[in-house]
Parts: sequence; structure tokens; C-alpha cells
Amino acid sequence: MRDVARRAGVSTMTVSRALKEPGKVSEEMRERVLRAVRETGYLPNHMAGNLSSNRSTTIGLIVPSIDNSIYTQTVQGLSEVLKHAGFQLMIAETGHDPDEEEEIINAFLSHRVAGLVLHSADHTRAALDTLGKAGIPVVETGNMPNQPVDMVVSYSNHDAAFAMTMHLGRLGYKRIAFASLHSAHNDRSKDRIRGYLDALETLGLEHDPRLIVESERGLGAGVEVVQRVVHADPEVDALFCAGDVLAVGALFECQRRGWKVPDRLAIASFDDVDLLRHVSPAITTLRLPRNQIGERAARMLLSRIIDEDEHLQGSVVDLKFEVIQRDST
Amino acid sequence: MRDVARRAGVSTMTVSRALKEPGKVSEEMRERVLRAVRETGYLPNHMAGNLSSNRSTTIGLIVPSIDNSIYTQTVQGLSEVLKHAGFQLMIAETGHDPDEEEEIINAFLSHRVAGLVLHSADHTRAALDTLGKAGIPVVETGNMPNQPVDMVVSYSNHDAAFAMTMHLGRLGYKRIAFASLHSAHNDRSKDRIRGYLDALETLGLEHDPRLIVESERGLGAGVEVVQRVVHADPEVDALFCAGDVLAVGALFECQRRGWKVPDRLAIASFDDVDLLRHVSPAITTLRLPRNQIGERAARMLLSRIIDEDEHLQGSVVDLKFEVIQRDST
DNA sequence: CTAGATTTTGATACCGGTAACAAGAATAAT
DNA sequence: ATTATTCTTGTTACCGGTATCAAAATCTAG
Repeated sequence: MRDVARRAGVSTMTVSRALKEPGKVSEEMRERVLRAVRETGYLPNHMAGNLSSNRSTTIGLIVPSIDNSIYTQTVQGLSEVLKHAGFQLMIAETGHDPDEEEEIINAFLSHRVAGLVLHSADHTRAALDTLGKAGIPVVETGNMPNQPVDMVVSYSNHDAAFAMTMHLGRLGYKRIAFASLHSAHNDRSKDRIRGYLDALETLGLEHDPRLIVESERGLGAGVEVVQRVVHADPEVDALFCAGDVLAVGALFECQRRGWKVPDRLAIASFDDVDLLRHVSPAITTLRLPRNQIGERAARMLLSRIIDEDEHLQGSVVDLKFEVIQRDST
Repeated sequence: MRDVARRAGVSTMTVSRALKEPGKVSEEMRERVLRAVRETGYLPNHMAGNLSSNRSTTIGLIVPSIDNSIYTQTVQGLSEVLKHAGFQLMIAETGHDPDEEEEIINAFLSHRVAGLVLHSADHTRAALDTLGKAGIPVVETGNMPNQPVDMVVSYSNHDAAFAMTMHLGRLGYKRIAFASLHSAHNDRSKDRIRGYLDALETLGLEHDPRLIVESERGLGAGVEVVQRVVHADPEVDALFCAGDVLAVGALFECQRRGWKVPDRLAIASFDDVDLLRHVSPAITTLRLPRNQIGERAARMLLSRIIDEDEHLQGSVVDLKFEVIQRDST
């Protein structure tokens, strides 16, 4: 920057202003500076700028696992909005471990991120303290937490699972099984199970614990799910797979057995991945606002950071989902 | 940090050393400092540290599109290695636009990233200049470029497409169609087409331009691919889908038509996504070292940055892929 | 016990910008 | 014409650390 200033024959302050607040500088100066910038190939040093102004243009995103297509839509929504505003996105994954999350939060705060997006509602005590002191806006996504850290942008896993289970109940299915991803360290999965149970109660259906199974992710796991559920209760007439592509694996297994879907066993899924629409029969599922979550989270962070809209603090946005009835139920 | 120093009754320099070079400080000081750090809840400011030491612990990753599962494995490989070394990952997407890439490169350089990973080999002149001057290590992944910017970690799209086409030829297929993603702004796709063509020549098979089709991504696009290829040449006996999940869509379309795969039409794919193994018949494909690319890229960057191993400059790592023969060919 | 070498700690300048205020030039008001 | 006001530019200090070198403390050897 010194070079640019010397070349343009002005002070560094004028260069800084010409670049960041062009309105505060005379036209002549602005042009001289911009020319000098071009001639020297000058690239501003954000670290120095951030340090000096005590502001930052980096947002941190912490997800349980990067290798999961459901996050990519959210990331894309975030990325799009942030890029437009000149902000950078930093990403890290916790592997579903709150201690790991705590470390990453510290690392991000050390980098002085301007805001954080957390795709989890399960935080360590220490992490909560740190976030409280940090004074930066935080958005939790992916679920509706009981005690939000700050802002929330999500759909409700409980309500979504509830809605789909109700949907199955209204279609007349009586013995509705529920396949979930492992719920031990996953509040999203726990909420889905609760939604399922609440719906059974509302429907007046009896809850049979054997009809809940937990499994890995993946198509192969979906195959196993059918085997386990049918073994537990041969009378089962519907299977709600609340995670990943389990439902497709389940469908494949039914086809292998020569079972008619939905006549012998109805199958429903949780996330509207492309695949579900193209298998035969197409699978009933939920459309979740993944992309919108990212966009909205980014917008709220930017409002807090740029417009200092403290009004938004603690606000909770419960985005809508939709049951998509297809041929598998 | 001032607070910590005061509390421990030492200078800031001692605090800095106690945290970064514990060996250079007496045991007593180290403990006093660490206690003060705990008591004050001090979080070091990386921006200040980076600025002062003229070093950085952030790596930039630029991909064409985040919403593509093939990148997630690479991202995960990168992320894993970097986290372990205390480095941060910044991600942005170009939307396949080199001008956009140029802007992001500038933004990342302004953030003084310590290294860059580019998942593309198509750069603007200006971007190349900038990268040349920047003096930071760069890894290109996703393809073997003709003129590498610096280091390369990838498999060869040309060789992979060549290998699969040869595989099909050796199995006795004569009229091998090729379905690609749009190649206009995608050097990876272009190389795959060339690999296909070179293999046809090696096999002594005639090249019929009508047998090459380009399409969108997605299962629906795979359905169309079959329709277009069969319309162009009803005699076609094999279809090599070199992108995304086209092959699965193609298989679905064959099943809809009641065609036996591979008897009526053989189908091969390019990337070993989980799905291909679980459909019936399981689809022949290529196993690409996606995760390994990320890990290796990260390691090479770290060697350059931390160990200042200039030896690696310009080195090209051509990772191996594998043809996986299944039941669809 | 003292000179010399080594280790540990501190003082100071600086990384590359921006905030805050001051000074000078241009414009408006009296 | 003179003063008050506004606009433009510059000066200085500082953001929160680290590099560098000097001083103090400790150790080693003769």
C-alpha cells in the first residue's frame, strides 16, 4: 500500500479511503489511486485491515460431516449470499463430536470470524460460555434447539417426522416402522424419533419398540433395515426411513423379495434427494428447505454484522417443509 | 494478551513464547502464563499473529460447484489433514466461470492464504499472473493440466476414460456410445472425450460422432441420454456415461423399455458412487481416488509451507484409478 | 572466584492497514 | 471582505501480535 501511495503521490490514508469509501475522496485522487493500484498489482491485506478496524469478513461454518450431500445445499445457499456480500466462508467438520466442535469454535474465534453457523444444537458447556463472551452472531441450523445459543434457521425435525407419520397413519397404515440413523450423538435423529412417537400417540396407534431400528447411512443399510424390521414384526405394513438414502435401499430389498410396494410394505423417506423421484415406484418423502436455510442464515448474519440489526438477536426462523406423496405409500 | 501478561507478571513476549515455543521458556514462566491464560479465557488473535509474522494458517479451496457429491470426498480429505495441522480451510465456488475464479483467487490472496487448491485447470491470464507473483504453493486437482500452475494431484480424466473404453472394447462391444456432461467450460469433460476417442482408435473401431452426446447432470438426464443415443444409432451396444449418476438414469430407462442390461445395451459409469453397486445389475465403473486427492494435496501444501520443501515445487502426482467390472457390461 | 558461553526475559520496532483528530483548501453565509 | 462551514487530505497513534536484538540471569570452565 505504501508503494501505491508513493506512486500516486498521496498518503496511505487517501489510498485506503479511495478503495473503501470512494465517496470521501475527490475524483482526481480516486483516479490517481486506482491507476496506481492497477500499475502495482496491489492486493489489499485483509488481515491488516481487519486487525486495524476490528472487523472481519469471514463467516465460519461447522458441520458434523462434510461428506454428506444434505449439507451441500445449505453450504451453497450460504456461499452464494456471502460471496455476493464480499464475505468469505470457512468450513470445518466435527465428526459429530461436541468436544471437537468446541475446539473448532475456538479456532474460528481466534481467526476472528464475524459470525458462525452451527449445524448442531449439541454444544459443550465451555463452548457455550465462549460463544456468549465472543459477542458475535451465531445461527444454528438443522434443527430447532431447546435452548438456542442465539439465532436459529431451520425446519423442525420433530414436526417433519410427525407430519410424515401422520400422513402414513391417515393413509391407513397401522404398523408403521421407523428407521433412523444412530441417534446417540445426534439431536436431529432424536427429535425425529420423538416426532414419530408423538404422531403414533395422536393417531391412537400402539407403539411397539421393536419397530424402531437404528442403522448406518447408505443403501446397504437400507437393505438391512427391511430385514430387521420384518424379522421383528412380520405384520409391519409401512416403513418410514428417516435418514439418508435408507428408503432406496429398503425399496431394493423389497424388490429383491418380490414384494409389492406399497401393497406389501409402504416406504417413505425424509429428504427429497433426486434419486427418490426416479426409482420405481417413486418414493414418498419430505421436501426440506436445505438451500433456503443457508441463504436465510447468511442474510441474518449479514444483517447483524453490517446493519448492526440487534433486533434479530435470538430470533428463531422455523422454515416450512412439505410432504410429497408419491407411489410408494 | 496484555491482560494475560499483566496477570502473569511477565512481558507479552514471554506470553507469546510460552504459547508458541514452549521450549524457549522456563517451566515456571510457562505455568504462570498458562494459568493466566486459563483465568482470563484468552483466545489468541490469529490475524494479528499472521500479520506480524507474515505467515498464515489458512488454505483456500476453489471448486466449480459445491453442490456436487464428488467434491465432498476431496474436501473431506483436505479438511482432515489440515485440521490435524492446525490449519483452516476456506471454500468458494466459481460456477465453472474462470472470471469468477479470478475474483476468488484475488479475494483469497487478500486474505493471505498460505496455499491454494484449485479444482480446475482453466484459468484466466490475469489469474495466472497473480498466482505467479503471489509466491504461495498451489495444487491443481481434478485433472492433469497441460501447463500446471505449480503442483498437481489428480488422476487423468483422459486415461480413465481411455481405460474404460478399452475395457468395453475388449469385452467385445463394437458400437460404444459416450455420454458426457457439458464440455464447453469443463476441461475434465473434454479430456474424457479425448480419452474415449483415443481408445476407439486404438481398438480400431470407427468413430461415429452421433454416438457422443452431452447432457445435464442427474438421473433424468441419464434417461434422456439413452433415448438420444438409441435414436441416433439403434445398433448401439454399449453406453459409457462419463459423469455424475447418468448411468443409473440410463439403467432405469433400459428397465422401463424392458431391455436386458448388458445383453441389449451395456452400461458403464465413471465414478464409484455408492448407488452404482446397489442397483441391479450393478454398474461397471471407475474407482477414482477422490479422498486421496484431498489428503495428498493437503500434505504437499503443508510440506511446502511448514518444511519449506521447495523440492516439491511443480511436482505432478498422477494417482491411480481402477476399472471395476460388475454386471452391467 | 571470575571471564566467557548460554539461556531466559524484556524493550522496541514493526507487520499493513484504519480510527480519530488536525490542518488546509474550497465553499457558503453574513 | 471576512468569518463560518464543509470537504478533502494528512498526521499520528494504535489494532494485537512477533522479530530482533539487548540485558539480565544462569551455567560452565579455567
